[in-house]
Amino acid sequence: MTKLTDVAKAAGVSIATVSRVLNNPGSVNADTQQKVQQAIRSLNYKPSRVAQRLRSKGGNSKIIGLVLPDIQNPFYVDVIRGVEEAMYEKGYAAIMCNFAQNEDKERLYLDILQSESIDGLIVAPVHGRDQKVANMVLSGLPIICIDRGLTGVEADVVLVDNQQGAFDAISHLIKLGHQRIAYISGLPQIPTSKARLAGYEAAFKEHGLPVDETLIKYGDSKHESGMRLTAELLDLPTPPTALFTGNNLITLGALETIHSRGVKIPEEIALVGFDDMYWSISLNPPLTAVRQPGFEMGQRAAELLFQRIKDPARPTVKVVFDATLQVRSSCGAAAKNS
Amino acid sequence: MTKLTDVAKAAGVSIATVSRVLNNPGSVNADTQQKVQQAIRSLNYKPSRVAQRLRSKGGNSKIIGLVLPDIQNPFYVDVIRGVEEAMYEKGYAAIMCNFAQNEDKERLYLDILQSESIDGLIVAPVHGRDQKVANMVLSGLPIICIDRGLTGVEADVVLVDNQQGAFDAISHLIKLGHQRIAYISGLPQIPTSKARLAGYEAAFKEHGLPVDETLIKYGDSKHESGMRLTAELLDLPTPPTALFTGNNLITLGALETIHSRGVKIPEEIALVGFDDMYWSISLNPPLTAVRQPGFEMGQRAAELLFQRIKDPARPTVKVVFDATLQVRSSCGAAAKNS
DNA sequence: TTTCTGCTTGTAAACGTTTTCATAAGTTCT
DNA sequence: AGAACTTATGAAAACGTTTACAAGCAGAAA
Repeated sequence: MTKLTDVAKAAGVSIATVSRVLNNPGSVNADTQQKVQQAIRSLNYKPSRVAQRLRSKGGNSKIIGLVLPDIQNPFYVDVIRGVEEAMYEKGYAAIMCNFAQNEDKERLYLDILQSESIDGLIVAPVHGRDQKVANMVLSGLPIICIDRGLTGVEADVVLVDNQQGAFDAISHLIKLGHQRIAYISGLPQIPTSKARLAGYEAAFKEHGLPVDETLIKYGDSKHESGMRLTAELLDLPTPPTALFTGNNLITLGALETIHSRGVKIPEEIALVGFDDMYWSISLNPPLTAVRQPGFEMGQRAAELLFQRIKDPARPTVKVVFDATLQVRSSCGAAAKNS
Repeated sequence: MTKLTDVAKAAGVSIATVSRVLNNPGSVNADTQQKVQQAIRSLNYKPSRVAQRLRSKGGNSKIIGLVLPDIQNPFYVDVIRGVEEAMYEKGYAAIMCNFAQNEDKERLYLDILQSESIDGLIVAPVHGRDQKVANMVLSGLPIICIDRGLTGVEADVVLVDNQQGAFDAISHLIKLGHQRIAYISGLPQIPTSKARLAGYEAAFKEHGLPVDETLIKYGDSKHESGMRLTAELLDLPTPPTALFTGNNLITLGALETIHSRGVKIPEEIALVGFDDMYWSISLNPPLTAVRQPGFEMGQRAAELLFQRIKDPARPTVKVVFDATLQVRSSCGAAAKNS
């Protein structure tokens, strides 16, 4: 790798001058600048980000961390794409860490990121009282929480109105005449799970209906638990007439179990999922789902992070996107839009 | 951040000794070691990976690059998970770069990775003659190609027998009586697209049937092109009776177009896709697809990379996984397995 | 006692940058 | 012509590690 001294030698100047041409071009004579630029080009010099990062702590090493719970969940893939697009435009790189809903793994990755001296972090904390993340916020590292907030510490956060999304979904089912509506939750300690449960309960209350606790199941936010818990629900003496699934992967697991038993959707059981996917329409049947704008959320998180890196003192903000119900045929009310 | 000097001061030794405790514990006296370990723990010292990387070039900075064409494609998500699991076990971190089939973006990311002094790289090159990647291989950086090989340069590669997979898929359709079988290819310059086309043609040849060029369409490996090209095929005076889609996203696009026109699968058109997804069974109808073991491929690539980092002189290997046809009902021969 | 050997430990250089400080060479002003 | 600025550049320190080398000190061999 060519380095600063090589360029300096080729241009007949000192390394300080070369560095200045790179970082503060105004401060160097036009002729010298020419020579240096020339040398840089002809040697194809690229500064070492590692050395840059070691030397100048804070905010200009152009690398950030992105720590997410489950890369297999298409929602987070959208988030990644959103973040990544914004990063790319600014020449930033992201160290991507998928902690698979595992707190130990999250901690390890956060340690690594810290010791990589990242400029900032976008993270969906493993749960609301994530001490490690809270400490990092307190230590002054620019951090944006996405999808899940943090209790007890001031931090920027980008999320969706989960309660309202669930409320809309359940209300829709109730209006279609359903009363026995089951809910398969993701990991109960995750803030989104709680908010969605709250929306579920609020919808029942709003319509003067009682909540049947036996119809609420708690899983681990993954495909397998969707399969297993759906089976448990179908095995009840009086199975539910409708099912609300707490995320993407649970929905797909539920579909698999329902199909394997030959149960008809929506005739025998209606289905509404949290998290829409661009191919939800190609499922059997086309899935009614609550849509979170993952891509936009990712972009927004990245922008907020850039802001905070530039101005660490800016007051924290909370960006709440709407969750919108996409009605398709899996809950009976076939609609013709996508 | 606490640093080596802090620990050294606390333990009453020099920084060199602390460093030795960390990297070469055998070489230091047991008592001293105790003291140092103690100090490290009580100060919660974590070495700066940046400084480590700057100082000791090559092979022990525990960070690698992972450069993939399209994170929206679930196959690559499986690859990521496989790589990531293997990395995690060894305390490595990965800088994830999604170049979205865009050569400029790939180049930018490769530049960044180089200037981050990564230990190694796992990459699915944008095409077979990717000069940038080839140069990096030549420069001695440990590199494993995944999913796509590199022509003209010796490099480790992990992929699937794409030709055989396509051959099996088409043979299956031919045996079911289809003759007008369309193929929607991904980007034609990608090696996998070529291999799959070769398998398609080989199957026709094997069965003594002619290839109808008008039934072969080339897209960009994304959802939208699947939609558009399927529409073109359905608009033909004599539409195909079967469709073979060149990847995941094309398949989903094809499904969307087919459903939007109310065309029946498999009665009016049979469908076989390249790339299986764990939720293929929940599609409408359950999708017959060629399965690539993405997770295993990712794991294997990571292992090969570790090997190469340890022993840069090891001869290059080519690992070829089987592509297996998962028969479900989208091509007519309903089968009861998953 | 002297010399040698082996074991521990410390000193200092190096990795490739950025940045402070000093300096040299012009300018401008009196 | 000398003082006071301004502008352009270089020398050197610093970032936090690893590691080559030197050195101290014990015990063993002579």
